[in-house]
Amino acid sequence: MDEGRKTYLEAKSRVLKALGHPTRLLIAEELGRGERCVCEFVEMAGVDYSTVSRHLNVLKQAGLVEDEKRGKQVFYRLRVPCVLSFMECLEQVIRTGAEERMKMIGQDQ
Amino acid sequence: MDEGRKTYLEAKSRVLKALGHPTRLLIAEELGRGERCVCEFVEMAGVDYSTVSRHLNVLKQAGLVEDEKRGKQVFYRLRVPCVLSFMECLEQVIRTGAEERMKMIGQDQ
DNA sequence: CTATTATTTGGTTATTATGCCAAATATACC
DNA sequence: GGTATATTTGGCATAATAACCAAATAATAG
Repeated sequence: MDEGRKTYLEAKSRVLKALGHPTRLLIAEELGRGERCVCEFVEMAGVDYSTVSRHLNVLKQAGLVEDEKRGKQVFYRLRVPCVLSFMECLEQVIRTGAEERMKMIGQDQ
Repeated sequence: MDEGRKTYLEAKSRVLKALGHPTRLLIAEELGRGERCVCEFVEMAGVDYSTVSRHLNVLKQAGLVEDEKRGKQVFYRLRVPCVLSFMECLEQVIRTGAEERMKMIGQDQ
């Protein structure tokens, strides 16, 4: 495999990995509806401020969100809205997987 | 947050997480062109058979691939091709991130 | 049945991720 | 300046990942 492809795979998988956590995916989905401050995620996700702050940093490092400080609060925004278009496909993966499991049960074994 | 959404976020993030590794993303991209046997990934990715096998299992558990044994070999296939449609968006995330970094350099700071 | 090839699994180790608490920082308000 | 609020960072404990080697399993060929 050439070096260029390797680097590219690393960059792309880094973005996917950033979205590959329930709390971070929740954050991304919420940001799809508009900007939010950190405190809103703390409430929604039910985890510590410090934890949310670190999740937001992972998303930021991956290039998915940007932040802006206004007054005492920091507001986050989705930087590349197309990531929300993944959802439909993810649902399909999950649905297909569930059907498969049903079939497995149907066939004894 | 209601229990249903939580479960759903977990399921969706599990799929993204499965794709969030360079070797597994390579595998997914290759499978986009057609079925492949394990040995092909071993060669392409330059890692151990055991490592590839475990990566394939992660993809399988996530519902992304299916396998079929034929003779001595095991062939893997993409089960839900839409995941390849992520790539364009991922590239956009990376590109936008790179531009941003260029701007940061432009502005002293 | 034995040897060979392809793949998976068990076991170990090193690295990374996650979450909390406490402390540091930044901003606004009085 | 002093206090309160919002967020980030340092430190730590625990859990999850990733890679390798060696051994187990499965299938074919001889």
